[in-house]
Amino acid sequence: MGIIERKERDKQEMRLKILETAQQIFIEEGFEKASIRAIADRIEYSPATIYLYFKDKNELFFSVHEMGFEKLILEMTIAIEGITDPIEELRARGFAYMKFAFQNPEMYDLMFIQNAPMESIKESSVWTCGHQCFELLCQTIQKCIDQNYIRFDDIYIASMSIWSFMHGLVSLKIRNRFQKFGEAHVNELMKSSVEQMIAIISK
Amino acid sequence: MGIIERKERDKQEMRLKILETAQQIFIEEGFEKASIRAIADRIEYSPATIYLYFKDKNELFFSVHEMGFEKLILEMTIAIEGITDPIEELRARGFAYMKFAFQNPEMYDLMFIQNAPMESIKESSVWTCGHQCFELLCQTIQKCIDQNYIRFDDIYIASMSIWSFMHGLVSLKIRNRFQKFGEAHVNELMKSSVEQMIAIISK
DNA sequence: TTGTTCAACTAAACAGTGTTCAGTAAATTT
DNA sequence: AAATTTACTGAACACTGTTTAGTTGAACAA
Repeated sequence: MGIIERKERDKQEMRLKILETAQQIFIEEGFEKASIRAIADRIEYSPATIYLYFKDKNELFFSVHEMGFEKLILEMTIAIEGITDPIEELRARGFAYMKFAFQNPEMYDLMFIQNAPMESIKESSVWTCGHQCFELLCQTIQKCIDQNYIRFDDIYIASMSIWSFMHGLVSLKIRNRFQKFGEAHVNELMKSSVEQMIAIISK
Repeated sequence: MGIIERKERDKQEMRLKILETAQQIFIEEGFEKASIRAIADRIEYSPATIYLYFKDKNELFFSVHEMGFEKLILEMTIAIEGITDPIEELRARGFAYMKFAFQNPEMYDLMFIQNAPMESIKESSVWTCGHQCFELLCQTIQKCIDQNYIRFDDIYIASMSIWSFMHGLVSLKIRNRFQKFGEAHVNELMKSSVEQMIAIISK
C-alpha cells in the first residue's frame, strides 16, 4: 500500500515548496516583506494552509535559517581544503564567514540577528545548527592552541572572542552603523580589520 | 506677547511627554510592544496626535535612541575620570560600554541593532550621536597608539576592530546566540573575553 | 462684542500584519 | 454506497502604522 508513502512524500514536497518560496521572497525583499500572505500568494494557496505545515512564522523561519546554516557550514568546510597551517585555516574560515555575510546579507541577518528563529526554540529546544557552525571554529582554534600559534589558552574564550569580533564587524555593517566610513570603503576597511586582528592574535 | 512662547513651550513639553512615554514602554516591554497606539493610550491622546510631533515611528524612535546615546556617552565619560594609563582607560571604556548593554538591553538593541533609527536618517542625514560616541573610543585609542601601548598603528582600523569586538559580544548575547554557554555563565565568560582581548592587543 | 482665522486634536478609515476556526470538497477506507 | 478522514480555504479576530476630513476652542481683528 504505497498510498500513505505517497501522501508522506506529497506532504514533504509541500513543506519544501513553502520553505523555498519563503527563502526566495525574503532573500529578494527582506524579512519584513516576507509575510505569510506574500508566501501563500506566490505558491497559490491560502495563508491558512501554511499553518498546516508550520506552527507559526517563527518556526517557518527557523527552518529557513537552517538552510542558511547548511550553506554556511559547507562554505566554511570547503574554504579550508588543502590548508595545513592552523593560522591560515583560521584566516580562510574568517574570510569565508565574511564572504557569506556579504553575499547573503538577508540570510546572515536571519541567522545571527533576527529574533524570529530563536523565539521558536525558546526554552527546552537547542540551537543545533548554530552550535555545529561554532564547532567548526572551535576545531580550528584548537589546532592553533595545540601548535602554540595563537595568544589564547582557552578554546571557548578564544572562539567566543573571534566569533564576536567577526559578527560585530558584519552586523554593524548590515545594520548600517558603519555609515561614517562610506559604502565605498567600508568593505576594504573590514577586510583590513580582520587581517590586522589575525596578525595581532598570532604569535 | 508671551503667547507664542508659551505655545512653543507647550509644544516642547508635549514632545518630551511622548518621548518619555515611548522610552518607558519600550524599556519595560520591548520595541515590538511599543506601538503608537500603546504610547497614545498611556498619554491619553489619540494615535494621530503623535504624528503632529513626529513624522513617523522611525523618527520617534530615532529621538528615543538619541536619549540612550546621551546616557551612554555620559557613562563612558565618567568611567575614565582619574585614569591616566591609556590601556586602563580603554578597559574602563570597554566595561562601561558592556555595563550599559547589560543594564539597558532594550536601549542598546535600539541604538545598535534595530533598523528603525537608521531608517529615519537614510540618505542625506548623519548619525551624529553614533559618531560622537565612536569619537570617545577613538580618543582613547589615539592615546594608546601615541604612547605605543597597543598593537595597532591605524586609529580607525583599531577603533573599528575594538568596537566590533565589543558589539559582537553584546549583540550575540542580547539576540540569544550564546544559548550554548548558559544564562548563568555567559556574563562571566564575556568579561573574561574582554579582559583577554585587552591583554592580547596590549604591548 | 462679534466674526474670523488658526492651531490642536481626534474619529474613522485604509491597508497591512499573524493567526484561528468553522465549513467544504475530495480522496480514502469500510 | 456510505462513512470517515484529510487537505484546504473564506472569513473573521485582533493587532499594526498611517492618513484624512472634520470638530472644537483659543487667539486675533473689527
